Amino acid sequence: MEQLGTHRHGDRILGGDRQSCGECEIRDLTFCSVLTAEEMARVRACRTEVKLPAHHTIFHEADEADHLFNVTSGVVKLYKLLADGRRQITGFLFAGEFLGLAANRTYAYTAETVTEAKLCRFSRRRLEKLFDEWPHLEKHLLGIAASELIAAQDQMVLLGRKTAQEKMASFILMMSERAEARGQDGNPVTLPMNRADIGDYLGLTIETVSRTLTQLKNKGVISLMGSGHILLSKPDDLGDLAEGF
Amino acid sequence: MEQLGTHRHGDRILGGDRQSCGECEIRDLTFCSVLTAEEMARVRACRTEVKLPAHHTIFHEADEADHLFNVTSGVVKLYKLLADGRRQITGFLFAGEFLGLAANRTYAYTAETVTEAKLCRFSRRRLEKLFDEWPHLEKHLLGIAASELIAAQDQMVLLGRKTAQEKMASFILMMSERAEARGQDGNPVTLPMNRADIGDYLGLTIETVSRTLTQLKNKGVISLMGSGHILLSKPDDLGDLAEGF
DNA sequence: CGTATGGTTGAGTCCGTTCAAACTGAGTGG
DNA sequence: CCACTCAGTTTGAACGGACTCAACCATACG
Repeated sequence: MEQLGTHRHGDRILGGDRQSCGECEIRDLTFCSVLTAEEMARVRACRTEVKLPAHHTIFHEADEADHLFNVTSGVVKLYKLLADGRRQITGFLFAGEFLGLAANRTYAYTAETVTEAKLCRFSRRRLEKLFDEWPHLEKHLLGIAASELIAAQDQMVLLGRKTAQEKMASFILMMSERAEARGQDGNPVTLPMNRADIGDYLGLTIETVSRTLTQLKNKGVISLMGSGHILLSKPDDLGDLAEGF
Repeated sequence: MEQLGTHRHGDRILGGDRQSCGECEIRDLTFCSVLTAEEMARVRACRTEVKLPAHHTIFHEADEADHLFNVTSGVVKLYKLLADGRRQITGFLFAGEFLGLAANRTYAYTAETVTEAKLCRFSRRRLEKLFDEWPHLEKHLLGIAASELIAAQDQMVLLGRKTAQEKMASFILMMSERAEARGQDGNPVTLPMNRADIGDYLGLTIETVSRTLTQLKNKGVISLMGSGHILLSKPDDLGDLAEGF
């Protein structure tokens, strides 16, 4: 299934290559799913595949927004910083997800790998030309942006109005649902990011994240299985906790 | 300037009419600004102008998303509720701004007027057909969505990582900047919403909003001028407070 | 084994909340 | 004109959930 006459795969750190796409296993998860074979060929021409180690910055806030990216494997986080170093993670991105949309010429946030990750990097200038030619692709992008806006509003509810326990329960459930949405196992769920990242995503400190997980464990709704794996023992109860019941 | 051979203007509460557009004073602020005269004519055909009193619900979360709207005057708020009534306002919309983008068939949030407001209501089905015909309009919409995403991320930073004072200072400055962006006076700034709305937007209680305003007043960076008018006595100091200096 | 890193647990503090009361101003009616 | 109401706002006092600071524990690694 993953072999199509070639066995090449980009393994160089920080290197780029032009192979694959035909053997892309997550094509259905990306905007490439709406492209025909001929369109794919032209998209591939403005594409470079990059492989990055964990905890590596992809771009910084205020950098020139020269590229757009698809995550093809691994996990990426987006964040903004305040002057004194306080950090808010605005999203985690998994295989198939898209990043780089910018309103101005510059990125509005920093993007950094959480795990080792592979990304398709596109020239923004060249890809935008293709958007102009293919309205169906732009329409698809608009759909993605609309979904992200809805998700952002949910996150505002979480940050502004939920308690630590509700935040944590919501987070675990969301990670579980997203894993299932991309065809992976949602229970037990894998949390590839560390406590600091979870805290900065939920508007909590490391200690509160840790304590809240212990509370949920003591309530019997989850089990901590080590190295970022969590078993949802009572998913329905976890859902109730997430919504404040 | 506002007269173009007709003196009609829709003043019926809850009523709709098909006039104007030609005399629309805020056309430059809306997506209509990218339309030609012929395109405008077709957009007008799927448009109804509605005038609503203050504190009137435009649509509810989970309603069928049959319409899209442009705010032509007044102020609108968007919010989501938790099961027990906790509320998070995700945005305030002013003249020229657009609402109704939905990922599914249903709205993801409730929209309600803050002040008396006029809106252009479009049939979603018919307007989306025009999107398909006019890629430049869809492109413009994508730009709007991208800007809103950036704004949503800023709001996440505010909700997750800022103190009450930083939240309040950021809010006043944002309201001031947005007033200027639509050609109104940014200082003194008008806050048409009440304390409860400000609190539910910033993730604070009414009391904290009130106390924080008093603190800012005592610091001498703002003056409360009554009925929602605030004078920014030291805008730069207010900016410093907003960013945590 | 020693060290480093990430995670957990504990004790005390503080910011924002909660609950309560007083104040303000606009509208209403005697 | 003033008394009254009522919603919105401000202020006060006490509380509490999450934070801060600190110590301890677990796992990985040289």
